[in-house]
Amino acid sequence: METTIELLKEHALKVTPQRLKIIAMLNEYGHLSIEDLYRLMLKEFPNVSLATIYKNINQMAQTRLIQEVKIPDSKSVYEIVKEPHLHMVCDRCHKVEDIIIGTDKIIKEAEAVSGYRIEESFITLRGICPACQADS
Amino acid sequence: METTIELLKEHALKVTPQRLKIIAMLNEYGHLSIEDLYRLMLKEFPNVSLATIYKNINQMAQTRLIQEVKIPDSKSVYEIVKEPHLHMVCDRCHKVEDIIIGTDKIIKEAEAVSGYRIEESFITLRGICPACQADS
DNA sequence: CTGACTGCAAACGTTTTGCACGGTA
DNA sequence: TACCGTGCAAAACGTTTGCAGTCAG
Repeated sequence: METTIELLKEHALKVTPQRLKIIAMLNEYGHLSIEDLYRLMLKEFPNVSLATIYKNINQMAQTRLIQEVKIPDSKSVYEIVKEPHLHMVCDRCHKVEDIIIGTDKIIKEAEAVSGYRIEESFITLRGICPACQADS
Repeated sequence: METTIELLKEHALKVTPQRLKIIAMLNEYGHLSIEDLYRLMLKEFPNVSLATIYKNINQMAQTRLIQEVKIPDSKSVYEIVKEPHLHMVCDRCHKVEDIIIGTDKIIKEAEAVSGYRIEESFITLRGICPACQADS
């Protein structure tokens, strides 16, 4: 289990309170938009600038500490880079969740059909989450 | 085989030269960004407005004649709506291709693991296309 | 003939940039 | 101390809107 400070250092980024907070928020919530990050950050750092959020997100994305997740018909969210996974998006409550499922079969099939050498897959599934199914 | 005119009428959109051209371009190239559409359109309609592109793309997307495809680390492209498929993006030449592969297995597994009722899947695979593999 | 579509210009929201100051290593 | 990061303000960028004139149905 690695500390947030180590995580920043490994990615050649200086340790600042704002960066620690961004990572802490992503660890807590999983997926957050720029606006989410800014609003939450304001509670603890009332003078934080939106430019700081953008600069940090861009740098962390460049060093692959975090990554952008593009959601159909919605704003992008960001997450800490970890093991490969799929994204589930609920149509009702709009939450984004990770699930871990083997993708080897579909990738092998895609390589066979297309002739591509595949490096990475981005899979997002849209539907209704268990909680929202129960509510209806 | 349906005509472009019929396609527009089915989606309750008036038939204009600009719309016919947009659809013709998407049929020819498969996937185009807003900027691509504008640049290509200018050759035939030197006075076309970017606002016209946006208005038409938004309307065609609302009526589900076309759909946006969000590409990781790149601009969105648009395509005519047809049967469900995956997208392949080449890291070298940046082309976007469709491939058709069954996704039932992975969707069933995702539903089992997550409890979601899945409505739609968005799958994009990044790698090197056969032509670029040959070039290296 | 009526409503929808187009082109233009202005407005808008989001993201980026430049700079002076302050903090990290 | 040297450089990087921050906050602020301005600029740049992509997209949307309002309007007057035109065109499709």
